[in-house]
Amino acid sequence: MRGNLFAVAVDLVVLTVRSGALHVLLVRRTAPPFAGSPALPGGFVRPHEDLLDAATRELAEESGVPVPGHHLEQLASYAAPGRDPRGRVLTVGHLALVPDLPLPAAGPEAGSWHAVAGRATAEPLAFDHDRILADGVERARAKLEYTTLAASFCPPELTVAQLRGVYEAVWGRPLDPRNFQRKVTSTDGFLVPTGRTVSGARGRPAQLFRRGPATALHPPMLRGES
Amino acid sequence: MRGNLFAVAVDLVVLTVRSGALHVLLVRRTAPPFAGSPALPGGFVRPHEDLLDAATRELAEESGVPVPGHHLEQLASYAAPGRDPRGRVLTVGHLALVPDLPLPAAGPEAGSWHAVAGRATAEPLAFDHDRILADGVERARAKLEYTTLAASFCPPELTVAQLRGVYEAVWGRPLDPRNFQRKVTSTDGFLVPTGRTVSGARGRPAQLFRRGPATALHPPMLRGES
DNA sequence: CCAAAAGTGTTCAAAGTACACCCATGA
DNA sequence: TCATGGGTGTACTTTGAACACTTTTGG
Repeated sequence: MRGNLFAVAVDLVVLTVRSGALHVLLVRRTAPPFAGSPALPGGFVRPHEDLLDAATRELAEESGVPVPGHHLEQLASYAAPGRDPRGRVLTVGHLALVPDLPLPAAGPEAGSWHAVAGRATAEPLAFDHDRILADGVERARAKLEYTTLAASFCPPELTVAQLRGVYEAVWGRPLDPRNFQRKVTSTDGFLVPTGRTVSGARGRPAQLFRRGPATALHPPMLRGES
Repeated sequence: MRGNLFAVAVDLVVLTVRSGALHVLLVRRTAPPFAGSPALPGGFVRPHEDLLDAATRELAEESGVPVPGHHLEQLASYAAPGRDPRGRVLTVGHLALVPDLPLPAAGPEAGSWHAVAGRATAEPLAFDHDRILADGVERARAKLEYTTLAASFCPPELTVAQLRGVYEAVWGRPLDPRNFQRKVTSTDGFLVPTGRTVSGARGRPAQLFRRGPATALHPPMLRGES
């Protein structure tokens, strides 16, 4: 073995869609370094813990998100020398996609939702978290194309319009409601009808669906040029 | 900071195409643990080194691959408790795609090429390297679809047939030579003609191309059902 | 009745598939 | 000249894009 050891942390890019826009869960740091700065939620990996377990634990602690209905995957690792002034710290970024749930107790260390769109002009995040956030958003955008993960942003029962809202928020571009409807309802195993409908503010009531067993999208959902 | 520290390594999934089949570079371990087992090349990250720098260094040491003409990217991190009997070791898997170069000096620690196809029935790799290899191969297969990375498996000057051989080897499926030709030559920036031709064993001489500046493939190369 | 959202049908263009066919070389 | 692989042309099919149109609600 060698003497050059690292502390290992997990950081979370927790994304949701609320009010038609993509939001990320941020906490405010209370201790140095970067005290007072916004940051991605995260923490150190415990002695006998695997990476995904650590990320799951942090997700539950920070956002109150229990197990079902969310998606969590590893993103990438970041270990540039000097990224943490305390010493050599490697962090494994993770990406979580969750429905727009109310956050738990708004204590001083609680997280809150921030629109992703205006991040460029907002207060920079601690460490290299801006980079991790950018990678997470990019990954989410790409995965909507060829997976059914968009449904992870929605509650267990959802309408086609809600799902379309997710795509439009994440991609920042309007989609044709007619073609979108046909696409998702004709993709086998994406949405399964419940038989019930729900009345929105105005207009014809929409069918309620549950998420189907499909995870991949063949053919993919397209977002035009990019 | 915390007391639970990790050793951090990089491991390399170095892939090439030779004799029409996908091959991976493996070394044989000489020291415990897993002495005598085949393993992915890799090593510990040095005190002031970033992850990609460590992977680049290991790639140069193990395969003699100098800088240009290869592709190297981070794959994922693996840190399951107990994956290394010596203690807590996190490894960051990397994926390298290289042309079929002759390997350097075949010393006792030198690497050698092994066909990926028969790995399931072959001697298992050390640690969790079978899993890392599987992830690397899967990533390579996926990336050929929507990037121009297949050219990374070829020498700087290449023919359309060579490039097609890469796709067929990685995907394990024949492609129509006529449609493939049209697809790659009509994708802007994928291949740029040199004007020269090369005479193969038999048949009409093929045009020589160089890699173009394009990195993405719109629309993607399709591999049918999967 | 009217506005608005859900959902269907139809037309057109772009891209993949299949394959007939010609070209240029070595044996 | 023939076999072989390189390269082009073309018909057919599938899929996405655009949009007219019908359905069903609330005001």
